[in-house]
Amino acid sequence: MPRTDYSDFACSVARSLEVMGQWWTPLILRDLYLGVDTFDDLVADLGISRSLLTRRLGDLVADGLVRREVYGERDDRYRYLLEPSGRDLIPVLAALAAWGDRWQTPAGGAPLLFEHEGHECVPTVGCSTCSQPVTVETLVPVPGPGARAARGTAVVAARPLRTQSTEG
Amino acid sequence: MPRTDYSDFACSVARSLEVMGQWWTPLILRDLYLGVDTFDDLVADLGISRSLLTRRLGDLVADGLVRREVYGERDDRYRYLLEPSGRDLIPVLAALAAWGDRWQTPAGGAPLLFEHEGHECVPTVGCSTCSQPVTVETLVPVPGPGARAARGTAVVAARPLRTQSTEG
DNA sequence: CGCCTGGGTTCTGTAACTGAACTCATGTAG
DNA sequence: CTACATGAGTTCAGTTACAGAACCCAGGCG
Repeated sequence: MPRTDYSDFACSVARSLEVMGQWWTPLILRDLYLGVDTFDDLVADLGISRSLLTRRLGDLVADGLVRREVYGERDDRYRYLLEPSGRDLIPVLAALAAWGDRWQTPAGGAPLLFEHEGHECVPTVGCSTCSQPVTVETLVPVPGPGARAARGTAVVAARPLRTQSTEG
Repeated sequence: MPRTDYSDFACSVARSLEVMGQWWTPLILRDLYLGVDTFDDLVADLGISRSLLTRRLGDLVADGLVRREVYGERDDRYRYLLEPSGRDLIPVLAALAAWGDRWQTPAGGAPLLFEHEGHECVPTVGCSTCSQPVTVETLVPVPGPGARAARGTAVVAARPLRTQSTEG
């Protein structure tokens, strides 16, 4: 049986993972952002197997996160570029990297840091309305227009929302 | 051969994925946050196989993102609770859900929305210093103290950082 | 001619995941 | 006192997904 398809889940995390949650995919997107954008450079940087990279890049192009473009004079040399949806995912990956730096700190410290308009920047998840950082304690989930009893909300739909921050 | 171990990568995204990037793991953390915290409830909500859930929960406990706690009167009924590192990951998953709502919009709209201190909230990645949202264009990667030529930075380490926003 | 580069495809194993059945202890309804 | 339900798993068979190496092809270079 194939790995479970997330696309019918009533959960946006699941549908995001369906297109970027495969093994290697976030690292490929990270490398494209950093300018490692040709097939052989990706193989060399990541150590991913060529067969798998072929499929991952094909899926990313099919899902619209990435496009393939000819470069140079020959018409069989390609570069992979982030499309708007792929570019919009980079800050989320940066926030994930910041989480890794906090909780899975490597020997020697963070391998990569960020700057934003000249100053130091730790990518932090905040609120679109008030710009303050959000935490588990201050983030309250509410059912949206697409809420339904489906995989990913089978149990949640059957009872009022109580998060681990608000319950006993 | 086992799936590639990310833990030696010189990349914080990779080390984050090593503990939360397995298939199902982010959805398990999401459910724990939403209060779906017992073994059978997780099986019912997600449809994950029981054998795999056993391993995933064990890994999460071993990695310190989750702890297992007895509840009720019997001593063989357990509830899984988020530890600080697990709780700190929830905003990142919320930002990922927001990305999914933007780019992989489901029929009927978002299944789950968020509020923050009484107002509507779209979890957005911002800068820790100036609180402004960060985008690919304004986010500049710089080598950190732990930068080295290793898997995940083999190609990057050999040349100056040029991102897809600044090149061509 | 032989080798290098870039971008793949093909092949062979092994590990990961699915799904169903089973265990075991306790509690409860008939 | 038998039957069934609940909670938390374990065991097992079957199918994918992934790793790693080898190979292919076109063009350029020495």
